[in-house]
Amino acid sequence: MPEQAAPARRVTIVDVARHAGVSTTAVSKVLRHAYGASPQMQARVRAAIDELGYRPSAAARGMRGQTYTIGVMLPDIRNPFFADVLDGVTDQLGGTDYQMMMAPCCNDEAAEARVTDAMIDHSMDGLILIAPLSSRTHLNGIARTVPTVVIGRHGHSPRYDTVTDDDFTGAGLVVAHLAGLGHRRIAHIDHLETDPVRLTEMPNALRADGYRHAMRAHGLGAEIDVASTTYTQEGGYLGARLLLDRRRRPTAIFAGADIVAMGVLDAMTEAGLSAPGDISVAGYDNTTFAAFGPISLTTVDQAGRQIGANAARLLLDRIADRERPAAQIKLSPSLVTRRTTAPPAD
Amino acid sequence: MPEQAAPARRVTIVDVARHAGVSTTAVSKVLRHAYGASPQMQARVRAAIDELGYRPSAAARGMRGQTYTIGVMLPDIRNPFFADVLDGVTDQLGGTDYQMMMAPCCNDEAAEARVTDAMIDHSMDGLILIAPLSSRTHLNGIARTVPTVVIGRHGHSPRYDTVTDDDFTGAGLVVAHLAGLGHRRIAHIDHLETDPVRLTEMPNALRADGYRHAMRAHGLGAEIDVASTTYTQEGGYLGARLLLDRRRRPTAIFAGADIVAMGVLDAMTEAGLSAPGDISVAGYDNTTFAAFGPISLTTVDQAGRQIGANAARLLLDRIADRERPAAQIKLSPSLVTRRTTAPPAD
DNA sequence: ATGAAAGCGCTAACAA
DNA sequence: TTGTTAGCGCTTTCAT
Repeated sequence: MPEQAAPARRVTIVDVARHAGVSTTAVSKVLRHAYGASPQMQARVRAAIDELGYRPSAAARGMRGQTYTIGVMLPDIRNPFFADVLDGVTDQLGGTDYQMMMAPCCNDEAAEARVTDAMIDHSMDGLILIAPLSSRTHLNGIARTVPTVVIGRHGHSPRYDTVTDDDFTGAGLVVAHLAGLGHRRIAHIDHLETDPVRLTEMPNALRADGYRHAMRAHGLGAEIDVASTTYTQEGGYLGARLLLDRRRRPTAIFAGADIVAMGVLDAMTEAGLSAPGDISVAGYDNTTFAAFGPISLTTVDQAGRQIGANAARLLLDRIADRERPAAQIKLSPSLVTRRTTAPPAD
Repeated sequence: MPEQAAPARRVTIVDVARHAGVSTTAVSKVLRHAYGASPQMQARVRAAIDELGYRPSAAARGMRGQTYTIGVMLPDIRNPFFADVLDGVTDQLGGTDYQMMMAPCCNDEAAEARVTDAMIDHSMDGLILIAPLSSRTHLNGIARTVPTVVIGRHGHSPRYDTVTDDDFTGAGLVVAHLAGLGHRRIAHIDHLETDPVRLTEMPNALRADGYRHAMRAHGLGAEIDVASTTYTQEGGYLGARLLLDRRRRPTAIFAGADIVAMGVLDAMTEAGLSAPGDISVAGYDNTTFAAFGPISLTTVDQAGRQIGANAARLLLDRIADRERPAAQIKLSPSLVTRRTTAPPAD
């Protein structure tokens, strides 16, 4: 008797077929809920599957048909907003045969391509890409290969569906709120963007545009002040440092994302300042920590969970019908007023 | 001419072989860095691969050999500690041919099994499981099927490697710190655990044990007070509500995880209390937000990044040699003192 | 060092 | 409705 039991051979569709006394085709049909299996057949096959504890190999299925797996690419696992999106995807996938796999990413086109390539190489049935950086051409190439839904990126493509928040309007809500409180020197921290296409499509660019547009609309065009860093806590910290060093300090800072606002509050604490006493601070995303008592951040709710659920629904639709025309879903943001914003002191 | 270009057939190993004028076996050898390909052969094959833009299908590879993919199961994507662990895994995988895929999980054995099953079904080469709930038997079963490294779970198995933090000692550091400041009524919020095996293996249980042991060691056995909820922000909030309602309120609260401490601070803010003025608060994990200025949480650093890097290294070792004896790596935690702890007011 | 051929577990096309 | 058969794209013997 061997010291260590050999890793028992995996149960295959052949084992199930033999055990049930039917063909492998029959088993396959039952697995795929496909047409052409009588109720009796289905019952026998299901019984055999249960008795043997059979699970189909996704690798083998991927070579001919579907893997019943979708891939989700996240730009930054530290940004809690994406957890909300994932919850929405999970909700929508519940009750289907689909599994989800994720890969964290980067701020880098090459790394992004590595992630999407890996998902395609694994024969995933569909991809959800959250705020991808890649060129339109590259995204179209991905979408030609595999059903794809892009979250957060404006600009239509006939190849892939999109789900976005109306970032332009959302930024306007923040400016209107701050201007309404009496602020004039309202600064913005955004995620540095130079690519001309991304300047028209990425959420960060649209928020910055919305900020500028709203500032002008409120007669504050001369006060426009943008610090460009990144949508990370570190970026917020660095951006705030820049803004705090201005000869005329802003009285309010609109951070392009809640995680950025965290960095702003960090820098302010370090400088002995507080919000809203010294400077009002607003974020974007309404992540869980924005509601967190000691922070209580004014922010824009963009309903991450709904975004994720919509994306998953569109993806399943597209997997079912690849020729369906591309859809664009744009959700409306709303302002959530909390304790980090107040009228200016001076 | 077709309106919509057909999704171009994927380049296969046969195309590469034909283009290079060699056999598919030769191409396969080059792909796998296997023995038996002359330098000239390697050069020709690589050139063909580049010219054709070939990438092997992980699905097809999985049917015979390896997929060069490892799966990481996360218990909770909202807990930022796990981002540190993932960074460590990513570090270690850089420069290898291995890709990482993740799946978020749950607080539920059935869902956990679904995730590990999916990873096995995808023929992943190895699994990293972070603080899994499953029974020893089940974990051993997984490890018999695929190389596995378990993070955070104490208790040895001959089948899988483990990487843990010395949670028992870490909890003791917190109690010693608080007792040293003069606190006597030091309460703890833990993650409710009833399973007898998990009570000896899970990080949360060991932290609670370490807390109790240290309390007794400091002559505070009579003051032991544990609120059992979950390791989430919500759990911290609920736990704090329980503790704040005690007839004799604690003067210090040791939350079993930083994310729990967030909930505690939330509840305190709601009750008009602050830390450390009214109650001292400590966490565990030293996540990025613990260093965050407005919070500045005293906590225990368990070096998540190193945990992840060690786990990935052990996993690659085990993939290379499945018969190697199982290893256990235990890292030592250290206390990070910040502004949420101070001597008691009374 | 190189290549021919078998086969991994499934699904799809086809026949019965 | 059911079963037979031929691959999918790789890796792995096993010849040469």
